[in-house]
Amino acid sequence: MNERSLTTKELIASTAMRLFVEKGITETRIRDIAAAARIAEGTLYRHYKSKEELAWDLFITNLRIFTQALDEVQKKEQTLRGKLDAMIHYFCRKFDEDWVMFSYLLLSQHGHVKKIPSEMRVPVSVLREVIGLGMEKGEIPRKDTYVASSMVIGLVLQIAVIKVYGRIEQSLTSLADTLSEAGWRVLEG
Amino acid sequence: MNERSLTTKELIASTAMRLFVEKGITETRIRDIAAAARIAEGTLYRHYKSKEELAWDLFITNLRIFTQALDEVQKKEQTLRGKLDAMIHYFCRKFDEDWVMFSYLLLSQHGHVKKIPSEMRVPVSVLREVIGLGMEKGEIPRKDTYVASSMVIGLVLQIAVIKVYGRIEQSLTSLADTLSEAGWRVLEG
Amino acid sequence: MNERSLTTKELIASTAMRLFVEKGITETRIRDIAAAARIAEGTLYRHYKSKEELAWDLFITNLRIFTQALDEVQKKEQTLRGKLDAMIHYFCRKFDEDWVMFSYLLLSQHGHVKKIPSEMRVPVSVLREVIGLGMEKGEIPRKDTYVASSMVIGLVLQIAVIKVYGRIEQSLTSLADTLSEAGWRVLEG
Amino acid sequence: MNERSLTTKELIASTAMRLFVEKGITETRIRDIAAAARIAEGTLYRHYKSKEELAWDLFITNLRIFTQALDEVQKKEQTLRGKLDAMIHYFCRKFDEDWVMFSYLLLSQHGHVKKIPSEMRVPVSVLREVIGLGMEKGEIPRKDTYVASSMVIGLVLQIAVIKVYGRIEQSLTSLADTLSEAGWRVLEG
DNA sequence: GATGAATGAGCATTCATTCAT
DNA sequence: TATGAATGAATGCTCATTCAT
Repeated sequence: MNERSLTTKELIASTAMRLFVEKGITETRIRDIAAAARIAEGTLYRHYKSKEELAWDLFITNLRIFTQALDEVQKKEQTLRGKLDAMIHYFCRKFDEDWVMFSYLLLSQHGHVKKIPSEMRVPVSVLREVIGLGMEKGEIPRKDTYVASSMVIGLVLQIAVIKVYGRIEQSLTSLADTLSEAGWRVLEG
Repeated sequence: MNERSLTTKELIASTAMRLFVEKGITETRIRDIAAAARIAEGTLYRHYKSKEELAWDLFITNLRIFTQALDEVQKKEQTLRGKLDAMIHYFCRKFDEDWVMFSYLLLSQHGHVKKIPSEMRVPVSVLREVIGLGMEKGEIPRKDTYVASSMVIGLVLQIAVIKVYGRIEQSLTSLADTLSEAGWRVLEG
Repeated sequence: MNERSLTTKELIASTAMRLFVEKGITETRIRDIAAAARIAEGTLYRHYKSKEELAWDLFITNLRIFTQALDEVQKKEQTLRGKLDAMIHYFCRKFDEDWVMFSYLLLSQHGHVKKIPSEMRVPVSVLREVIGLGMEKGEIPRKDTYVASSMVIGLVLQIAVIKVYGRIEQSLTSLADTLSEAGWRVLEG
Repeated sequence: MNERSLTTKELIASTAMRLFVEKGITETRIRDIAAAARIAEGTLYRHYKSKEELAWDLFITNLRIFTQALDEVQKKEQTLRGKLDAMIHYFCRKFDEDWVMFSYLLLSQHGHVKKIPSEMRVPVSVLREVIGLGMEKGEIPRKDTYVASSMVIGLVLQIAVIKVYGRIEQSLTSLADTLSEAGWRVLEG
């Protein structure tokens, strides 16, 4: 029973996320999701209170999971360079596995950021801490950590964006070294 | 009469753009725009065929203007380093003057990119060409120009994004040197 | 099993009636009834064909029982005055015992009256007959029995209504003599 | 413009009231009202915020007007008997002119009474005051004014109810003397 | 050109009812 | 019998667009 319910909820989640990425949240109809998931419209409301809650849940849950994973990946390394490299490789690998999810986080952030609890850790938080630590240890020169981490993140995300838009053929994984190297050069400067 | 009409159209354009950025295109009502611009709802349709056309026109016109300006800025410089620096400074200055417009280009791109004529020059095109030229001249090592230009663009845009979200206090202009330096280091690597 | 079933059906009946009175029939959800009765939604359909049938059954059953009781009470008295007094006292005592049920009859009548079989005896019928008999016997002057019985009924019911709305503190029983006296004066005139 | 708008709003009001009485508020669809009034569904929302607000506005506005009228009618008479008689005759005449409106007040009261501001004057208030004054002047014996006024009101309303249900042929006006006489006998007792 | 009331297709959501377990 | 997840028709409401003034 629990398993069946879980499956239905997961089916709704993955179907909705795909459509949200394809057409945008507002442009995706509940009817579309139900039809694509082959469930009745009412069934969706047994698992999510509203379309808005569905979109938010999809956003915040995946953001939380990714943040947590990134943090664990980072902890296994000792140096800033190692941590940066591990995080970028992790992101690239995960992105190649499920770019729909990352696209969703990217495209829906504008509508959701204001609702993120200010105390919640997000990927930027992790990178900022790591960079801050590296600066303290003298691994890289001191700078504004917010600016530095944003530049690195922008570097990586833009590649993800053009991948989503189908502008490049390569997998992100195959570009991970390039991205890591570029990120490092930005921080090193 | 022509002047008056032009003024009304511009009023609609700037009002709509502001609201589109604040609340998203789909979430902005014609009624909201009309109220904010202090015109009647029907008046909007004298100047734009539909809401969609308004959004598209706002996007493509500003994209074209910015691309053109960027190209002119770039042409005045001889070296890649000079061109890059000039373009980033130009972007930063313009962004500080009118971040609403750049925010609009950023947030609405997802819904518009597919409709951009493939032959149309966009900012990435300009940067790619410049980078490609620099590689030919041996100013920087050869790489995939798409990837290289995207990394530089991501670097800069992410800073613009966090500025829009109010996460940093500094003007982009005050960060232009930092961004230019970081961009150069990425290309140089 | 029969006993168990009966109990469940009664539980549904009393729970539904209470909610119908509190929120109105249309505004009461099957889910509300099921939750309040701590049964599953589907269980209700083992005992009642539909929500409409439930509401109707609650109405007609209680109306029948009350009519029957009223008739028996009336038969024990000889004079009109005695019959009137007995019926009003009986109503007041029963109302104080279970005002939810009488409220239900009152509030749901508008939606149900048209479906009452025309040959079915209802409280008005009983009172009309009694009054008609009294007129024949010369206990009161002759008048339109429908009008006369309605005035007496309105007199009593309106007090019940303000009691339900919490506008008076007294029990109906404590007002029974007043009501009976007033009713009699109306008929006598 | 104002006149036209007023007309449309009045059209909606009268159409909605008729349907609310015929089928009940919840059972009446916005679509039904729009079709019956020969307007578009959206037009209704230009004049009323929601179906609920429409139902409430219909209730409270008419209740206020009737209360006010009743009060003015009462003021023209000197004695309790005169006031009672004038109010009952006024009600009967108005009821015969527009029984739909009074039916609406009657049937929708259960859903609206809780929202009536406690300080607002309603018909009962007027009658209570009049009766209280009569008691002070010694025109009738002292009693609980709430109970007394409710009995008189019940007397009259129940006749209105059976008229609405089509159980009597006579106009209320033709019964006004009977009702007035009955009411007086109730108070006199 | 400008206005804003009217339009009605379209949408999110509800909820009585069903049915496999 | 009892359960409660699934169903999908039905409904209140929205909002881009039209058009008479």
